[in-house]
Amino acid sequence: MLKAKPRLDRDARREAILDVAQEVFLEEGFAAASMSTIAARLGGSKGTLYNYFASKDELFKAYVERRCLWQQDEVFAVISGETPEEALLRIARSFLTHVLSEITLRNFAVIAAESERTPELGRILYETGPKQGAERLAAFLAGLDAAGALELDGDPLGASQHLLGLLQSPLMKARLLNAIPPITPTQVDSEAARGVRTFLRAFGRR
Amino acid sequence: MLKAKPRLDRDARREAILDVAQEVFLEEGFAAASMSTIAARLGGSKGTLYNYFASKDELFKAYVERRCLWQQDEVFAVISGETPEEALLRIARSFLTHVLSEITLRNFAVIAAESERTPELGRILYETGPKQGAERLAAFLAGLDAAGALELDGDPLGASQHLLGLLQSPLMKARLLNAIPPITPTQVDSEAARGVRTFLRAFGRR
DNA sequence: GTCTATAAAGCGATAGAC
DNA sequence: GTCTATCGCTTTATAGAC
Repeated sequence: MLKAKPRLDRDARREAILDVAQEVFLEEGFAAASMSTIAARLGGSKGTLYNYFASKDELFKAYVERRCLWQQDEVFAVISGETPEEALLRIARSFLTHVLSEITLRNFAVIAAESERTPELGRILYETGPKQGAERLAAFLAGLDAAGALELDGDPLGASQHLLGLLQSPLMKARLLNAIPPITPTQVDSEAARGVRTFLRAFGRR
Repeated sequence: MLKAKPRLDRDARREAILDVAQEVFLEEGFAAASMSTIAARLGGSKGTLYNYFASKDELFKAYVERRCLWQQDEVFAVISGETPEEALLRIARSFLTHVLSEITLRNFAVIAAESERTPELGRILYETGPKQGAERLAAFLAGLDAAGALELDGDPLGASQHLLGLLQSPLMKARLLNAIPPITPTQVDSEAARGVRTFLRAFGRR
């Protein structure tokens, strides 16, 4: 018997640790979260934690990377036969639902706060999140432009960024500062419609 | 001699403490900042600190309130005889310069992170910052609408929120996450022009 | 590989001399 | 009012039993 418990599932254990770490980081932020809290909620001990991650920093990095992988394909799911306005409305609602969800907002705030100390974390989140989202939306808008439904004047990325700005404008900051209660689906619908309407006034074919 | 050193300048000392506290809070965030660090950089002692502010929380609140007072009248300075587009461009540049400055961004990130624990802080910042700004801009836009320069369809606040969203869209998140270098005046001009152009396409008189 | 126990350092806050 | 010294507590990180 060389190894009594060889390793039932080291990867699963690692995932479980990241699940708990995500909870605690989102609840308390990076600085306030303690390895003791994470270990206690895990049911394990701090020794175990340090076995999987060399330090609190390494644990935090691993958590950010995993979240970025997750949210990559949440917004742009499938695009079937719809009118341009219907498609824009559906994407707008899906985007707002995701971006104003409590977990996404909290994640953003925590990483923004920590990105001063560790810019790498912020870069990872920005490039796999907002940046990629704007580029994918730009590609979709370019298609509508080519089909004659929009007038983008040759700058689909600019129009994409402006649509995203219109959608987030009043609610994003308010929610990031916890100045208003969580967003309801009704509010999402209303803001999506409002944003798309202004977008079409600016970029729709006259 | 009832009071030997009656009080040379208690208020000035309080201001000096808040100056140092602002530095440390912006550099390290709320949780990581320590009263010892603040006292040391002040040149005084922790005892002095606790003489002026009952707790770390009270010190933080006082700092937030002071910052909110400061930035109230920075953006909407004076509005003289300009064309509507010139006025919008000037306000847009002034707004972007303020909102994308390193100190404003860092302040926003720190308070957003802390507002989960203490929503009152976030509420104070939101209501005296973005909310008031949108309302003042709405009042200005309503004037342009009444003068026949814009077509706001009876919702000046909605148009104001959308203009602010257009201006901040691509750069705000990137800077909050420290994913791009500090904004240059050239970038501010370019984004302001881009945002105002889209805004006028949507709300300008046809 | 996982646990208990503990070391070493730092925290917010207080007490008391001056 | 301001300082020095220190209390009580919590933190990260490690050592050693199993």
